[in-house]
Amino acid sequence: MASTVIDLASVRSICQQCGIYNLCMPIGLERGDIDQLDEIIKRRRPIAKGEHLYRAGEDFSSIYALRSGSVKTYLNHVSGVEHVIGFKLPGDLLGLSGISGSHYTNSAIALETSSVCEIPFTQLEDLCQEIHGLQHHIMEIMSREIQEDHEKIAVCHKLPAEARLASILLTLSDRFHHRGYSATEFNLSMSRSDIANMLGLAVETISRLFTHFEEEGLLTADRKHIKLLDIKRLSEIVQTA
Amino acid sequence: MASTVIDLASVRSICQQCGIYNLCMPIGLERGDIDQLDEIIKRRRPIAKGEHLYRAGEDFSSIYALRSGSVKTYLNHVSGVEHVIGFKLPGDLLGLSGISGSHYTNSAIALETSSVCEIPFTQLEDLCQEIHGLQHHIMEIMSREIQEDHEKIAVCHKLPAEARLASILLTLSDRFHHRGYSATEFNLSMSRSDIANMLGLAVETISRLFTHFEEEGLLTADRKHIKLLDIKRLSEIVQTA
DNA sequence: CACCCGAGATGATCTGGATCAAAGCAGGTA
DNA sequence: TACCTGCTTTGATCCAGATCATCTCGGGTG
Repeated sequence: MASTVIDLASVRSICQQCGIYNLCMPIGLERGDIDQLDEIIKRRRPIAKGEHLYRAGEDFSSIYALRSGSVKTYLNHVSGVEHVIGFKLPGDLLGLSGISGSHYTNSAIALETSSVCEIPFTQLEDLCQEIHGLQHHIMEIMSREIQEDHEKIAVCHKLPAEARLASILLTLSDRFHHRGYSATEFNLSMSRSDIANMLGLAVETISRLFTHFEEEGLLTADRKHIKLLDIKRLSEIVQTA
Repeated sequence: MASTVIDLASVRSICQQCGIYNLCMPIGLERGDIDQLDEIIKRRRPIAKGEHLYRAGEDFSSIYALRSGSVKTYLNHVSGVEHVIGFKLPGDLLGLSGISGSHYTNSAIALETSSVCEIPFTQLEDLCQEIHGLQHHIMEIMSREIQEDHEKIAVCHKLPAEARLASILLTLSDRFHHRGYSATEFNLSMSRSDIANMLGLAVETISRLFTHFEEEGLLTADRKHIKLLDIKRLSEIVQTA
């Protein structure tokens, strides 16, 4: 291969060229502002499947923006049991719950090869004082996380198993769609038992439900590959529950 | 009654005299800064039991700091069923999940006569740009809310009924203690069915568990009045679950 | 290619907590 | 004072989903 000629201008503002930039920082930043943001962000080497991004208890100093891949966050109960909190997709921010105590309060593990941007939090905070709108943006993101968590609490409180699975599938569908992927056809990077754990159900129940949903013509599930065939009926399951 | 002579200096900085000031704004603000904060805060008339502070879907413009009393937050499922998200005590901030969408995403109803400080959010944001530390403080509060929500998700996922009730009682105990009240003796402002809903259980189960806990000598429960007799054993129930 | 191993599916059985049904109780009110 | 009315407790029964036990399958490995 011929040696690459590096165009300095194009090296700048990696953020601006990032496909998911509009997801993690969807604000009208001026060119100069983006450069400032760019400067504090550290790009990390790819994270292999099964590798931890951070673990509960470790010192908090940065939040992470997921660029590609997917990550599972979980809490460790005293008994050693793992409680899955959620699945993060490109554009999502990780580690926000660590701000208050100076330690990460959950653990994040890659479900597949993933890449992240590390954002040193103190520097980000300083930048928030300079760049108009950035402060608001971060608060919005945190607000949305709170909102999503509330919905999770509601789902796992009272909904029957069927509705819980339908609900998580529809949520994922939405999130993929929002990222420009198909809303009806996608690959699950998480295992059945991660899904079960996240929903407070047994793996066997999830397995049976997938079979059941297939029989009903609601979807096809070949290993990790999911096709949603009847989104309308799936939402009805969630709503009438 | 004799007409009251108003001392102007004492009217200023109500925040500083507020008993829970250190809970909602536990930062070293200078006298002038507190005055600024004071100026944007609107004191509301007391909210009667059963009255809504805000409802899901209403326009978001302010967050609220609970000064006294207690408030229940909940989501309305499409089916009309109510999902209790949490109980707020003096010093807690309400409405944070509304920041992102410009609408409140949950509803807040007073469980007893309560009072709140209304904080117009846009003004608060502006102040965050002026007062060093305020921005960080708000982010810390939001971070803590995320963290608490994660714990709620974990609790209602897998823990058996016993552990869930023990867990909420211990959490309340902690929170009362943190506010300077007894950790072992307190009044529940919420009904049994609110507790049940919040924990994803049936009222009958809660009722039976209280009886069971009393028989075991873990606590006494006379109507709303609770005395925790054996906190150590209660935590064991949570941990060994 | 044969082997292995962990994820997933399926079947049989068990059980924690829901649901249904009633009765007890406290606080408000006429 | 007696009577509601809504909360709480208690008891009897039922069932959704857990648990236990196999079995299958696909993907990696020597």
